[in-house]
Amino acid sequence: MRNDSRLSRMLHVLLHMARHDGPLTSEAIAAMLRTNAVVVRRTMAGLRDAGYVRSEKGHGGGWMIACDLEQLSLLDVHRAVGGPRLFVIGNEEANPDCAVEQVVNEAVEDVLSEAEALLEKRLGAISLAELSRGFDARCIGMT
Amino acid sequence: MRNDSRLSRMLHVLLHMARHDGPLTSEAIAAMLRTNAVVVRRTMAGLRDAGYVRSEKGHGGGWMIACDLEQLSLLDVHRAVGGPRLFVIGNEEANPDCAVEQVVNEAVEDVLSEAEALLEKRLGAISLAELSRGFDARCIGMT
DNA sequence: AATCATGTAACAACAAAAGTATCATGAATT
DNA sequence: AATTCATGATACTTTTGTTGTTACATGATT
Repeated sequence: MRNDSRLSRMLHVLLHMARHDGPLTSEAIAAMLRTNAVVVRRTMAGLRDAGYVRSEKGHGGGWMIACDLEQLSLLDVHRAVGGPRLFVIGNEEANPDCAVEQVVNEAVEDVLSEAEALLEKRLGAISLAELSRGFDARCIGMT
Repeated sequence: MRNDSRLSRMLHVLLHMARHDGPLTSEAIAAMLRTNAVVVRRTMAGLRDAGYVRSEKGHGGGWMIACDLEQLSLLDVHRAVGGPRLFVIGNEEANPDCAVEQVVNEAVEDVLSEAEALLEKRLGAISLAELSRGFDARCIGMT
């Protein structure tokens, strides 16, 4: 499988939306992401259901931010796009009979759990607003 | 894709081999893992190339441990089976033109890198011998 | 009424591990 | 020497989930 880039893509879109006045259409967003408008709608649907963005049909419609970006973390976005799976590696069987396999599974799970906890902690500590400020800082540095 | 269970499976096999006198055939190992002998040979090939196990053809042949399990870490096994990919999530494009995307990618990569470092540190700190002792301890606890 | 935009459904493309069948190669037994 | 057992290697198919694509329905604006 390819990388699950939904988190990355949605962060990209949200930052663009934050700097854009008025709604953005799925087509416009698709162009930014170099993909298809249906992929955009499918992925953004999670953000909409979570209340982070709003969508409007018809003329002048499109996608708008519907929350405070100071309060929206990368973890929120990750969860909203339905990406609970983080690791490629894992155990073959969840509840093995073999005692050796049980010991192995526990060891692997312990390590993965710790890494997952760190990942969620870090993703939860960064807000979209901070990312946006990071962009500003970079732009100033480039002048 | 399903979980990459090569690390988990190889740990399982190595612990069994450590408690078994003489070589184990691919068929016997496949039975343990509830899979196919070809899958076993394919996966164990990495361990063989790294020098962690040895294989012999013909009558009385099979797989044997060829290293000190005190010196063999879970990270060594992970690398030997060719499992460098850890995370499902990631960025869509490695070197984007868009400055917004660059900021997003850096943020996501930072978090993933940190989690990866932790994971490798933890996997590197556990030896197969320790796992084996963990199994012993569990068995004693069950009597 | 026409147009624009989202919403939804259905299916193909793609990637990577896992499963399977087949045959070659080499070692031990007879 | 022939047979048997075991690995080595190759070439598929299957599976699982994201992504890409087409098609059509729904609703809002002009």
